[in-house]
Amino acid sequence: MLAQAIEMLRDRSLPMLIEQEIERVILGGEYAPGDKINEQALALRFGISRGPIREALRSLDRTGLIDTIPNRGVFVRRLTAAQAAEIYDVRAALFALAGQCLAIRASAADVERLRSHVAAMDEAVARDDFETYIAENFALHEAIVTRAGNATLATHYLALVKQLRLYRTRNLMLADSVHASNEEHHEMVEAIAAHDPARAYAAHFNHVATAKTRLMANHLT
Amino acid sequence: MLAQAIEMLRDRSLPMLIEQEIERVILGGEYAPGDKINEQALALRFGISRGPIREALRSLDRTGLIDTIPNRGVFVRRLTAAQAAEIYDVRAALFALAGQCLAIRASAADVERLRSHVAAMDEAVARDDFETYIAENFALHEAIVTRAGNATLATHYLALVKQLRLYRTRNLMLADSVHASNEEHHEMVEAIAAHDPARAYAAHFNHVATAKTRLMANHLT
DNA sequence: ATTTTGCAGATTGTTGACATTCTTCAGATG
DNA sequence: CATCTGAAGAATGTCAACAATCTGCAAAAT
Repeated sequence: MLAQAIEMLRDRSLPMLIEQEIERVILGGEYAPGDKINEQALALRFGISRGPIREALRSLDRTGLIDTIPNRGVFVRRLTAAQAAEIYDVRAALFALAGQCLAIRASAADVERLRSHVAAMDEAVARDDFETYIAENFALHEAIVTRAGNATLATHYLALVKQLRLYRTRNLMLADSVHASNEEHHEMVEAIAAHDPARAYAAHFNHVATAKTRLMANHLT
Repeated sequence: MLAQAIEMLRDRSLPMLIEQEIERVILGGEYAPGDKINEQALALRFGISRGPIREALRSLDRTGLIDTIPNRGVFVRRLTAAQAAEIYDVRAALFALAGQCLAIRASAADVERLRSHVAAMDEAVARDDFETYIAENFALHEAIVTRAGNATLATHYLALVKQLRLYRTRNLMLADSVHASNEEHHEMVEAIAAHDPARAYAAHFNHVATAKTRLMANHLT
């Protein structure tokens, strides 16, 4: 218990904590894409000096959440529809790989956990409980990518998902598309449960490709 | 011409230049994987203070070239064979996607350029000119990934290749494997020239998968 | 009226100093 | 002899001040 707390502090320096906090602020919508981020304002807000703030911003820059323009400052990254589409294509390739890997190595406990997430989403859809759906949806995707047994894959996938949150997510979850989306989840998880890599690959790829289509169609309206 | 020079300085701040330089030092082999990187030593070497150094290191940390341990310092990342294998798997998926995309949209000029790189490698193989081969090899891969029309894909792919350079590349290019490797290049480029996405996908995936096999086999000896 | 110039305030870039933590090693202790 | 203690030195973490650059606006010029 104490060892855990010590371990927490061991790999969580101030700049890392600040980075996490700034990320939360950005993805939470407090800053809008294109907004300027003021170093001094952040330093004042967190009660620290600008040094750690700047270090956190360099890291966020590499993550793709902000754009840095020398002598001008940092700005919340603004994604065009074309860029979002690009990210979806890469994400589809990585997610398909994750599904394929997991289909090979998934344990019974893994399958059970995935099924529980899908079941929770089924219930959430029936109750029109969007908040729960979104949380379980992310949990399912994260579980698949994390349990696939490739840390590099997980890192890059989650980075892409983070970037996509910069693309206006308003009205992203429509009632009917949510139902269709969870049908795809069923197919993904059953392909993994069947230990069928090719089927899992196709199901996972299709899921992201369909999500991209839905988002792009929504964008044009 | 002047505008170009100004533009160069506009998006190349000191920390960015320092980051590039530290990266060069790491990948150049001056520091070995696992080595500690001293901030003050770098500051002294470049004649600047530790602030910009630290910002550059936070960026390199996200790139995956160094490991940061709070209150202990930064170390050149040490890749295990398993980690290198993981990276190869992700790289294969991304490279296959790049080949697929390029097969669809490649111009005649693109195809000509790719063929010239392959031809240069054929000549280099005949002359046992490894240095030229390595340079042309990287140029071909970069051209494919860059011309695929997906900047996100290119960024992530190149990041993976950079990380792989941390995995001892000594004896990586064996005379016979180089010849076989360029045979695969022929198939990749011809698939792109034929505008056959499925064939290009397979050829590109196979190329990286084979490279992984070669490296892993070499590792066990 | 539009554009240009120049100044004042604000913001970013960089530095050197100080605080904290870690490493090392000599000496004490069992 | 092995282990523990702790102090000295070095390295990292943080800060506040200064320098350089940019932004915004008002005044002047065309």
